[in-house]
Amino acid sequence: MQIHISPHDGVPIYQQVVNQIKYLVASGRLAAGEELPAIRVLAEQLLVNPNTVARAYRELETAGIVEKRRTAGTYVSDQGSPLARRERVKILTGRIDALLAEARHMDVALEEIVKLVQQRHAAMQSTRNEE
Amino acid sequence: MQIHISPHDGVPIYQQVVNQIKYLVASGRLAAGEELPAIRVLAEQLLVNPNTVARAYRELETAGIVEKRRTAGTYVSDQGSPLARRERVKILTGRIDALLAEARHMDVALEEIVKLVQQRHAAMQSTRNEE
DNA sequence: ACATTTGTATTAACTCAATAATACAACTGG
DNA sequence: CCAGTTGTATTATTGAGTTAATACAAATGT
Repeated sequence: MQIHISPHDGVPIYQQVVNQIKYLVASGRLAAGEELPAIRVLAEQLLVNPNTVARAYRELETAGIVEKRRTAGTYVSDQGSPLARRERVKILTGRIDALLAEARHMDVALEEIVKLVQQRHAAMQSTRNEE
Repeated sequence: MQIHISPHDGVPIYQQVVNQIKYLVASGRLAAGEELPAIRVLAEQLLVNPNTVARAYRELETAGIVEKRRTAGTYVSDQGSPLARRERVKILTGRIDALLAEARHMDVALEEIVKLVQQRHAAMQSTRNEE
């Protein structure tokens, strides 16, 4: 599994792992039911402590992305499951709340936010370069 | 000026000050041109070190909310100015980009994001309790 | 003029999240 | 059955960010 980390990128290593695995799953490069590398294996590959990978896997499990089978390994869970989806929406809702609170502080109207969302989405569609 | 802080609320004191002053300005309770309390005065009122307030004021200046006149005090800047507004929109645009990137990772459609934004905004309108 | 008030700068202490070191517990599967 | 592999738990270290202590610089305004 191709995962690359930047140890001093400001964003925590465990978070980088979470993000990349989320992406691999969302893009279908990691299919439902597929087994992830063992914690120690990925830790050795990334040159980090197993605990760091363990934390990433724990968060992924909480988010409903993977399932851990105690001593049998970690597997990509069924993404279409309502639980997984509900969890995703919950996370996004939190982000949106923060965004709206900030917009209100800045005295920017809801309509404008909606407009910006659509505008930015369109921009991302065309320039498929950076992540 | 009514500012209240919760020293152990997780969110840094200087950030709390920034947020509250932003809110006071956005809501018009601090008018453009009005003078803010001197750094030391507010620091004493809040029982914190002057540096903490100084940092808050510095961030507010960077955000275009206030202007500092070296030895003459700190004043609310003209919020209606296109520059200040452009800056605000720029910040929000960054937030939105991050949100959309995350939504894409999570395989949640744009339409749903727009729906959530409106939904959450409505929710915030009704329950006027928490910030 | 110059005492006072303004914001600024530097350094140190503290706090907390992230990571590592190490040891543990439990199931698999030959 | 038991050696090897899985995830787990506990504690220590590190490092970045926040706050404080203290001293500085500059302009006001009477």
